[in-house]
Amino acid sequence: MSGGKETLQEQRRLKLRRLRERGIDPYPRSCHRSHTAQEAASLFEEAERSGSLPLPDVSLTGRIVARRGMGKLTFLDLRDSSGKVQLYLSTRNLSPEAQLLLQDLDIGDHVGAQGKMLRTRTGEVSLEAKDIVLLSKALHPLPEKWHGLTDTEARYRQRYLDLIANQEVKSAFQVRSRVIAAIRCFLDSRGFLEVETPVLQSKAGGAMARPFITHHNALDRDLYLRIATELHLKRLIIGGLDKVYEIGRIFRNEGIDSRHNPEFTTLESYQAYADYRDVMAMVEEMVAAVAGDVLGVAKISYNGQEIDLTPPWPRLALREAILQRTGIDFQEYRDADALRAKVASLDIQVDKAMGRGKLIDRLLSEKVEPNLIQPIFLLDYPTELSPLAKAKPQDPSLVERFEAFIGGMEIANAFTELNDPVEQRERFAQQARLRQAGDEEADLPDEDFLQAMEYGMPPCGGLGVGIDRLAMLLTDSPSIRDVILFPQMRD
RNA sequence: GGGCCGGUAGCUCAGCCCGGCAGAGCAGCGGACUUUUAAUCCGUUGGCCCAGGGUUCGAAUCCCUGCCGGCCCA
Repeated sequence: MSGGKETLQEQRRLKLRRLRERGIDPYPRSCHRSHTAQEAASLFEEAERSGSLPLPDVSLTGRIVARRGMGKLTFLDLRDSSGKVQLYLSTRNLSPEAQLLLQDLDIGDHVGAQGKMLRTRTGEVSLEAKDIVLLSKALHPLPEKWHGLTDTEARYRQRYLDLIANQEVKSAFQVRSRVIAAIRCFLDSRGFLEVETPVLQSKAGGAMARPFITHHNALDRDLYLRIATELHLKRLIIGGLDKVYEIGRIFRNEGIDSRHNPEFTTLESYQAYADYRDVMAMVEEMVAAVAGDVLGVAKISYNGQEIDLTPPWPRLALREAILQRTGIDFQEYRDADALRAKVASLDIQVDKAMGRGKLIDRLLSEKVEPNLIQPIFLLDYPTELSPLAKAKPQDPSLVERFEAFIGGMEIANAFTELNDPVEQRERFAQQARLRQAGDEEADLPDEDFLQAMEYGMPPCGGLGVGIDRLAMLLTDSPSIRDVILFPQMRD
């Protein structure tokens, strides 16, 4: 036996060698499983009720997560993706080879066991194993059984350990997966077509953000990772795909914090012959339907607050929302300088590169957004902030755009799409002027997209939804890292 | 970018204020135990105290710089 002076890893490598010397393959090619842990347990309980015991043998597989020795008995907790089942091993039932193997089994190893289900004296449904085989030897110990893995850095960098040690982590990612499935189901049932558009683009447009740059060797030119899917999806609307959507990763070259990861997932959808009011109705229905599908309820708890997602959600003009919270009516400040002074008087940091749109955006994100806990739509945004949205007929300084807020977060952004190619060209020119004035996030003109629009784009309602934030809401997660399996970390 | 907090055994954490042999629980190793389940009992191994510099007779502990992480602010 090993003397215990080696490191834990050395001890396990010694066991590995011993096993090999006895002709046991610690990583065998195949194994047999007849049931999951949960299936075996329910089968047994049903047979107990109906008096049809004993049942035939079952074969279970899983990872050893706990071990309790009791003289000639050994209890192992075996976990598979369905749950946990106890293995009851008695020297009485085991071959000498299996007894020898048992001595070299560690917490973390994968094993297969075969035998009859029974209930122990203390009432635990267990597998009384006649045979046990090693399926995979673990060379590192698992995190501690009681406290689990709490070190946040290790949890993100070694997510597999987080998933093994902290069972609730898995359920958050299951919710995330079901949220996406429920969105697909909702949109598919409404006749939307799911599509995929390029991630690598020669120009990163469609949003106000800085892109990542990469290089294509064969073409010898720089390419950009997309910052939005918008411009390609609208090309498809022009092409006659009347209802399209894409759920996909986008990339923005910005800071990392509890609400931002440089790569994240959005849903964008476009519907011909719809406007932003149609989209608004769809969003509230979709979010409520997704919550219903995934959680079974329309009322959720986020960050200690009860939130009711039941439609309809209130609609409030952005102008009114900002007026209520700050006393500033931005429509009374027609030039940026006057508004800048007013905004600065609220202890909000401003700089000279900020145009009127950016200043209004600051008011929104600083003073309004954090207070929007219950679902609400804010409507009618400054044109300057929305170069791809159609202007309001009565007031060209505003566009038909809304954002949906829940739990103090922006969840969705949508507008009646601008489909006038002449005006679109002018809007890009306006963005170029903002960029020249120092706004590095101003949208970039896209000549190819303009040409597409010149072929005639139908009236259209477009939508963007932050999937990660929706997942945060529905899992009551305070950080985006809790709903992204491998969040970006420094090297 | 700024402020605050953290980094000590495989894991969870003490020790740091007030400098003086590196600690506990779990895991591991050896032993006892034929129905345990955070099993129990006896014994026991295990450390780049994040890194580098400084102060000091002496630094995990005090000072400086850096790295990594978290929270808050911008």
